[in-house]
Amino acid sequence: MPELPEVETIVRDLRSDIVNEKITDIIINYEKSIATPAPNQFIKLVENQKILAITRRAKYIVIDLANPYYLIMHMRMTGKLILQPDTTQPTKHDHIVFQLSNANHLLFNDTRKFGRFYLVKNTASILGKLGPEPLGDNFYFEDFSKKLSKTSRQIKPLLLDQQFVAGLGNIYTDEALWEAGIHPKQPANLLSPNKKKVLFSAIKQVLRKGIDNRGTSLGNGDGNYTSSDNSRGTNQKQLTVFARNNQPCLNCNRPIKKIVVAQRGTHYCSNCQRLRKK
DNA sequence: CCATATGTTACTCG
DNA sequence: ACGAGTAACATATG
Repeated sequence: MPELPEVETIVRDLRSDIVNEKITDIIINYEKSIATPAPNQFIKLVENQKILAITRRAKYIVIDLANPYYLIMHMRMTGKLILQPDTTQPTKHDHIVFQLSNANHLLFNDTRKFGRFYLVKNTASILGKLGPEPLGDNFYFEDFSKKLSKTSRQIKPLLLDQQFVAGLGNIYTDEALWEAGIHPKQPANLLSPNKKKVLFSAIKQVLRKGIDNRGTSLGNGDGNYTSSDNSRGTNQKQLTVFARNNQPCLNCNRPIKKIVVAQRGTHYCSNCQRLRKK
């Protein structure tokens, strides 16, 4: 569920509340949420550690502990990190509870149980293969353009590939492709130089907008995104194609179509986003 | 019962 | 090796 803007929102919000606090106790209700190491080792190594920093890489949250370890987590589809007073009762899908020294709980809540924690000394063991941060200093058009030219893969699954660019998910990929006027099944190597340039900018634009709007919160169910204070973002109100099937394209007024590409629901305008063949 | 869901990975086939 | 397609993980909702 959370893509780059949602994870960024959570990290920014949590930073002021958890940095310099100590993790005084850990409760594990669902052991599979801990990918590594074994749960008893995990508890031993995290307990009584001070939190030095919290940062984001792609869709991962990285918490630097005072010992040599990093607590890395990925929320996958429905994972949430919720900070609340430790007097609040944990609820159904709260799988991990971190008691903090400031009388708060940091709860890992995950309806579908896909989210994972990794406690490692070397962050590269988890983050090493990720592509560039699209809002970072190392996202260069020259590299992006070259990599696009080297593959015939469909552009949508390519943008979803975290080794190509890190942080895009289903929502922001559809949004970026509409913004750039590119068909989701467009073979990457057949993109014109101009389209590559427009796409490069569109990726950054839709992600920045998502962050400015504190993320996209779809639907009302339990698994939908909220930030760490349980509040919703507002980006869903400004989506151009995602979840807008049959509604008019904001550019040409024709109905937005929904198809399946690489097993993912894909929203686009068949008039504004044409396939280009060489 | 069936399809779908903001993510990722392993596997198959051509 | 590459790329497309499929299933799997686990739960909820329409």
